[in-house]
Amino acid sequence: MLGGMSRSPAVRPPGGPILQDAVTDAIRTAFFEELAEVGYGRLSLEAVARRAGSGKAAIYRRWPSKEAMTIDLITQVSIAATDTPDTGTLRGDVLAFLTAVDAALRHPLVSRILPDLFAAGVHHPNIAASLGDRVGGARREKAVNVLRRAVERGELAPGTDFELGLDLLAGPLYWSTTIRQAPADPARLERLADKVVAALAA
Amino acid sequence: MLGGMSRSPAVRPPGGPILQDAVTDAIRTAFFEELAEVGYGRLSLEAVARRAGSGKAAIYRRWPSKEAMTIDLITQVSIAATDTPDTGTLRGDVLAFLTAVDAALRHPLVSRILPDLFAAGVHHPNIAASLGDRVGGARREKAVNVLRRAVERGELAPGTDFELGLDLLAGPLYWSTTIRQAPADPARLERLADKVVAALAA
DNA sequence: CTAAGACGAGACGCAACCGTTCCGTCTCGG
DNA sequence: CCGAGACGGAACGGTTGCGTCTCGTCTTAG
Repeated sequence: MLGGMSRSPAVRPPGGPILQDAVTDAIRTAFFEELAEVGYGRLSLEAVARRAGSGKAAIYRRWPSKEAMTIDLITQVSIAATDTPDTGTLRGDVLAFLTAVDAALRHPLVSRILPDLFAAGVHHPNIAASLGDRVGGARREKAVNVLRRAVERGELAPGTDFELGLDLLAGPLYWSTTIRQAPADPARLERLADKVVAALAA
Repeated sequence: MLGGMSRSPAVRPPGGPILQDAVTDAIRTAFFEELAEVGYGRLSLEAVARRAGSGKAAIYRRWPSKEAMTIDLITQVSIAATDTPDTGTLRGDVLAFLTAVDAALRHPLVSRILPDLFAAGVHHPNIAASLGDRVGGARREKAVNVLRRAVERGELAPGTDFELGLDLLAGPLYWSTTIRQAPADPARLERLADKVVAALAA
């Protein structure tokens, strides 16, 4: 009844990252669930431990602070990002990108957590940096590839402003889905793709 | 040294809204400054009172809870929203709208507070509703007018999807300014206006 | 002049959470 | 088989915020 189930005292390299471990998994899951429920500002490590069915010490043994824990965990999770394939046309690529982003934003935990992380970034520069590098960076690279391929195909002018293009790719969907809380159906994504392509070409 | 400076025991109609009052002003200012510093989740009425140089009772005499206070104050503030004039062309109207939104987002307090309020809306439906009705509603009406006028001029097709148009008007600028933390200069707003017009027309 | 009432200040008891430190249990590597 | 070490659980003292309440002060309406 007491004690854990799979304790491997030296599973991970000392000082190195924690990757696989039943306790760590439970803590990570509890962390994100708790984050979705109360937000970053009100997140307490006590509640995370309670939800994970662990002791607080198990958390402090892994991370020195709430902020470090947050940065580490969102980094781990956001590494997973599917690549957007080359569909042969700008519109196809745009639609694929929008569909992938939409799928990510549809995840109930993601849609609740993202606004909170952005807000936390305002008050905690390290979180903002981690979000920009890891989460944004991955998505950003896919989007840049979409634009770069279009330039190579001749669908976009060589001097195209990528930064502005990225805002047009990400902004409307994030706004409607997460801020306006209006999920986008496939038909809407199609129409949005049409309009984004027109904007990119302008 | 003790006591207040302008106490009007019955300045306001009993049970009615509080509008003008030196103490109320100080509390409101302190509330937004505190909100910008620590975010909604960590906002404490104790800190607000401290910053306002008032007692906690002065706050509780006005609002029953933190949430009610937040809703009341953001409603008051967001009522102020400049109208976007009819410039005669869709592009002119779009640019005027984007410029107005950009000016609002440039305000140091607004840019720090908005992400937090959106995040708070995830966990507090009443705040989300208030944000949607009051803040969004005002801006939204201006934007709808821009699109409506364009349809009347014949610049946009009669069946234009206003909802999608609003996402294109608001999304990219909010994304770049508030999430990406990249302020937009006038030239960028011009180019964004070109692209938004192209998207709307598509 | 007086009485009413809002004011700043701050103490109250209560609850939550912090980060640390024990405890006794359990599971491994050697 | 035994020692090292992670585990859940619980308690620690300290801090912070809650919402209420009571002071003595100051202003204003009547």
